Amino acid sequence: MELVLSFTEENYLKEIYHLFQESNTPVSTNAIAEVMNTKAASVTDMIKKLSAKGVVSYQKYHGVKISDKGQKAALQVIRKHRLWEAFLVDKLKFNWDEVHDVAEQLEHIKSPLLIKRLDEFLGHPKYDPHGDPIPDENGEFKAKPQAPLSTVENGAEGVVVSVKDASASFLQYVDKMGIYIGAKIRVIEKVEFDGSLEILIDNKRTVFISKEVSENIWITE
Amino acid sequence: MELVLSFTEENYLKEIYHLFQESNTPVSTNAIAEVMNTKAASVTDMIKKLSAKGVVSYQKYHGVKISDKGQKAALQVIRKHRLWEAFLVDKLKFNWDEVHDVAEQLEHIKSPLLIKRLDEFLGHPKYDPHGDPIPDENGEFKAKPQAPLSTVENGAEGVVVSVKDASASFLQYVDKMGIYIGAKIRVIEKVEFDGSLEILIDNKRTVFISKEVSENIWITE
DNA sequence: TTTCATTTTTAGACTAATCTAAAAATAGAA
DNA sequence: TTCTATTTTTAGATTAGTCTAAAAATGAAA
Repeated sequence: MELVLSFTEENYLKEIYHLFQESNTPVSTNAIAEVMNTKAASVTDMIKKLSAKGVVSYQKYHGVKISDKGQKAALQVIRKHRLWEAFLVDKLKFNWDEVHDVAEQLEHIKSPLLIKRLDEFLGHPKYDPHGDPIPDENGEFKAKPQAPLSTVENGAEGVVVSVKDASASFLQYVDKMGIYIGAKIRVIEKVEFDGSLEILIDNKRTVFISKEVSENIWITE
Repeated sequence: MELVLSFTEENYLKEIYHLFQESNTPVSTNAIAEVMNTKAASVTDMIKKLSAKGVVSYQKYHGVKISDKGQKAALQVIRKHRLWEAFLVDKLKFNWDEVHDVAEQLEHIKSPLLIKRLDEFLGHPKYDPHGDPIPDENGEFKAKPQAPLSTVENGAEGVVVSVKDASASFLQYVDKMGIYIGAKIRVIEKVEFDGSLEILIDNKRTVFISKEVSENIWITE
């Protein structure tokens, strides 16, 4: 019996995977509802379907855990998403703030040959345009050791490795500040009161960023 | 009010466009049901929806005609389908018999920027791998003057311009015969009884093909 | 350990796309 | 012009995914 997931099921599974990665504890119905932009009642229904397909395990009232089978499936969707993002930026000259919505559609195209050839065509890229690792055909990947700017100490220095918010508004703001994957950053001052930061970019420009922004920019440790 | 079509509506509209092109008379419910691999009752329901959106005009019991608005929409779907086919063959090294099913999925991706950039990336191709013309952003295209092998006369000669069946089994057979877009063909003999043909390919090889095959191979006039 | 705000699930309904079976309309033959 | 085979439409169900409102379970505070 081969696993076949609908477009919608794939989207749920992908988000459950991400949420489970973050906490490593069962994911709550409400948490899923929020990221999926839907209602808790809808999530409960979908969880039952995913559970029946064996991609998550589910205890009523106690949240869901993703199964090994589910992880494998989720990682293949994530692989496709990130490969398409790489294609859009490297080959079609998209800006990194333009790729997410299109990749959300492209990731559901079903064709193993397509993904194999796309990967070859791109030269087996290891990271997507936001710095996130691209899982291989077996779901394996390695992320660069990294930490959010919000957690590093005064005077700390590093290179931007990835950005964790894929929204156009965030990425355009990041662009305007002169921040990009590979930029060198030094934390000049961390304001205790609100967690905002003063940072030096590429030894050239000093800017202030909010705590929220600093949580979404990750640098080498 | 902007026209938004579902995945399914786009597929119906595309097929109605093709059927209407062939005959230039109203398209019957059964004809649509056959190409869509569905039942007449389902077609009736869908026709009502398409009619409400103004992409077809519909007279109960007398078939549908596609409207100007519908033609434009259908041609954009066809443009996307053929651009993706060109991409798969030219860039990802697909064989021409491997592209159809994948292009059927890719043609529904919604992103004007993606299609613009893909077109540029491919160098604004005018024809897809099967020899069919690719409509431009305004839906305009020009097919090469052509006729099916089944209608040309004994002794006639021409170059293969397009093939009209996109199935893998047909295209693999065509490959094996040594026929391809651009091949030079001379009709040696046409059998009156069953319409089968003896043809000479590239002045090298003589083969026999059935009437059905000859209807799907089109050459210059 | 009882209470109660919060979370989760259930129940019932809606839309899109599909189906089967039955009814209605059409068109061609007698 | 009437009959009848064929086509088309309608009626009523089904499935996937969603919703609202109400019921049930949880767990933290008193």
